[in-house]
This record gives sequence, structure tokens and C-alpha cells, in this order.
Amino acid sequence: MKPIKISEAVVRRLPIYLRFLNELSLSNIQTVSSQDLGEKLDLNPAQIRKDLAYFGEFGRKGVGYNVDYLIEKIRQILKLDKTMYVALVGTGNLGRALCNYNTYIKDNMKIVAVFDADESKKGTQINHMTVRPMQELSASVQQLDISVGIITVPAPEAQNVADQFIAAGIRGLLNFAPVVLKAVPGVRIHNADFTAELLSLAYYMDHINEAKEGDE
Amino acid sequence: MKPIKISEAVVRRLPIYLRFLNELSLSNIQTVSSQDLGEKLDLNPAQIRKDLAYFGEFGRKGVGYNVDYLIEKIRQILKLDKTMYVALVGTGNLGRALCNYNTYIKDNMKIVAVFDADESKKGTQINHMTVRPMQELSASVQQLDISVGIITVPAPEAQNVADQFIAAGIRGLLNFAPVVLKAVPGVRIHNADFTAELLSLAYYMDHINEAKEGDE
DNA sequence: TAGATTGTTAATCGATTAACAATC
DNA sequence: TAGATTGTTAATCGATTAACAATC
Repeated sequence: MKPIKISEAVVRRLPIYLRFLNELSLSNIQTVSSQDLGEKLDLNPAQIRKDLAYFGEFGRKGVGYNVDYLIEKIRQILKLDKTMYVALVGTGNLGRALCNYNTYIKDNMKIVAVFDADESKKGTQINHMTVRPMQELSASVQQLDISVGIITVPAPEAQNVADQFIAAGIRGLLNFAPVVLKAVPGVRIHNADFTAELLSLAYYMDHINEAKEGDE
Repeated sequence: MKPIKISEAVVRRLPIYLRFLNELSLSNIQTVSSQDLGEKLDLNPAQIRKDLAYFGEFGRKGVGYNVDYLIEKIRQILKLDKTMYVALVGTGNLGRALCNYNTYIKDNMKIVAVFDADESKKGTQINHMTVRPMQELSASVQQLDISVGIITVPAPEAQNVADQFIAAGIRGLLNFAPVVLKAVPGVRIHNADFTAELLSLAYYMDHINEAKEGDE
């Protein structure tokens, strides 16, 4: 309907809003203003209003936003009103950690299949799921209606895994491996690149030339 | 010396450059052009040249950049020419996964102390480190010259842990908990928020109204 | 010399913020 | 009615890209 292009920056903030609204809802808070949200989320209130206004008129002037209504709306926007099925490849420490997060990701994204290239892992249980061999990837993606893949394999294997996901018809990938995957049309790739996040943190360490209070 | 403010976007790309340059170096490739880099990293070559030019003239016209020299320079810029010590709090699956990444983070960032609020975890070994109780956090940060803290505790505890880190004099925090931490001057906070990354991925799933090839 | 590629300026594009009329 | 807060326009700010002279 609306042909307006929504910027990535806007979409990236929606889950942040959603998360905090969920907290408010649990505390039985029914109304929230862009002012309140801005303070808690360290964002400009005007930006929050503008972000939301791209998708509709969700607030009431002089009043604010109804928390539960806004939750519902943001979930619709993100297409999390129906469950989205996810597959994960790579059952190292990180992969297992993410599988157990399933509890947390109650936001209608559900890891339903886990894979590992290592044959010896086959049949192992992780959070009530049986680890499958890579040969089953394509069939599982189709059968289980999986649209998103999570990649938690070592860097050198990541592109290969991505290629297999893409061949299987995946729609989106969340890549934890520290490599830049080749982009392909029709497949959205997000990176969860904490090594880069950590290294860039170093840059800011001494630029703050603040008072050293200790010479002990 | 140079009073030019470097944007966050630029700093965030530096580790990406560094990572790929390290790969090139391992393959004994000695020279690289912004063109090459742009193709492999899916970035505009002009942007790469501009990013690097903020910090000096590292390339040679008509030739390109010397890989090892550029690595050295980027490491200097990020202040990774000397080892930076890191503490981690929260020894769940994710925390343990990150500790074992130490091998990978050979980029002069080193996790040297691990903490957990759960007293029963005290004394456990993770990647040759002994898990310490939270009471020791402040002393350890001082004694071990720790400047960066990693937070891998459940969301409700994250702010408390951040406060303790800040009180101990930490300079930077990498937060994996899905909450927005209160900003304080002099402490840089980066978020490694993969739940947000995953949820925002959902948004893009059906906007691509591509041909559905299957009606089986 | 001819070809390649940088460093940098100018042009474009996009995102954030301020301001305010509309209205609850 | 007075106070509060949205939705939205306009102004500002910042980041990306194109273009090209300089030069290896």
C-alpha cells in the first residue's frame, strides 16, 4: 500500500522499542509517551515518534501510546505475529548458547532445527533438539518451513554454510562468523559481529583524556 | 594533533578492514587496492579510501596499499598495538563461548578474568581461568589493568553488573544482555544485541515479493 | 609514456532533530 | 479551558558517493 521506503536504521530500532514495551506491559503500565521511551532508551523522542509514524498513527495526542496496542502493532510490522522458524548450523559453545536462548526469544522466532558438519555430533541433544547432519539441511528447511538461518560455525566454513542455506531457499541469515558473506538478491543477511564490536571499543579507550585519579 | 572528529561509522569499519587484511597477509598477498577491498567487503572503494585518509596517507597512488603496513597502522589507530585486558561477567553458555574465543581474539584483546554472581560457580575453570566471585571484581580490575568489561548475564542483572564495572573504573563495556544500559560519561558502551538483530531480520522476510516457485 | 590508483573536494543522499499546529 | 503530547514539516546535521587532479 504505502510505497515509502523505510530505512534500516528505523527497522533496527523497532525491536528495541518492542523489548522495552514488553517490560512495561509486564509491569502493568498501560500508557507511555515518546518522552518516557526516549529517556529509557537513550533516544530522541522526536525520532521515536517519527519512526512509529512511518507505519501508522499509533498514539493519541495529549496522551501518548497505549503500551499493549503498540506492542501488537510493532509485532505486526516486524511480522512476528506468526511464528517464524529458524535453523542453526554449528553446535559449538556459541551455537549451544543460542539454542538455549530459545526461552528468551519468545517473540515468535523459534529455533526448530540444529545442524553440525561434524558427524560425531549427530544425534546429540541440545535443548530438546536432535543435532542433524548437514545433508538433511535442505530437506529440513523445506519441511519445517524454515525461513531464517543462524550461522555459528568457524569463519572459514561460514560462506559454505551460507551457500547451502541459500540453495535450500532460506530468506534471511544471521551470521556470527567474523567474515563478510557474499550478498545475494532475495536473501537478507544480518551480522552479529561481536569481535568487530569489541575491537572498535578499543579505539575509544584513551581518546577520553580524562583525569587519572589514582597514582597509587 | 588532528582535531577532526572521526565518526562512529568509520571506526566501526576499521576492524572489518583489519580482519580481511589479516587474511590477505596470511596468504602472502602484499598489496591491495581500495577496489579489491570494496569488492570483498561489499563497500564502496571511495568510502574505504576516505576512511583510511582520516588517519594518514597509507597508500601509494597507482599502486594501492601495502597489506602489512596497513595492518600495522589500523592496529595503532585502534590502540591494539599493546594488549588490552578484558574481564567477563556471567559464565552461562554465552560467557563460556566467549572465553573460548580468546584463541580467535589474538588481536591483542585478552580476557584475563571471569566472574559470576553464583557462588557455586566459584573456582570452576574456564579456558584456564578460575571463575571469581563478584566481590573480587573491583580489586581485579585494578590489579590486572583491565579496561574493558564484557557483560553476559541475564537482562535483569545487566545494569547492576554495569554499575559495578563502572564503580571499579572500567573504560569500556561490551553488553550482550538485551537491555539499554544507562550511559555515563567516560565509559564507552557497545551492544552486541543479536536478539534485536534477529527480530529486525524478520521485517525483511516478506517485503521481497519475489516469485514463489513452489505450489506443491 | 600510459595505466592505475590514491587522496580529497564537491555533490548527493539520508538520517536526526527542532519546532509547532493539531488535538486529546 | 489549560496542559500534554502526538504527527509532521522544515532545518540541520552527517555520511556516502562521484569525480578528478595528483602521482606512482
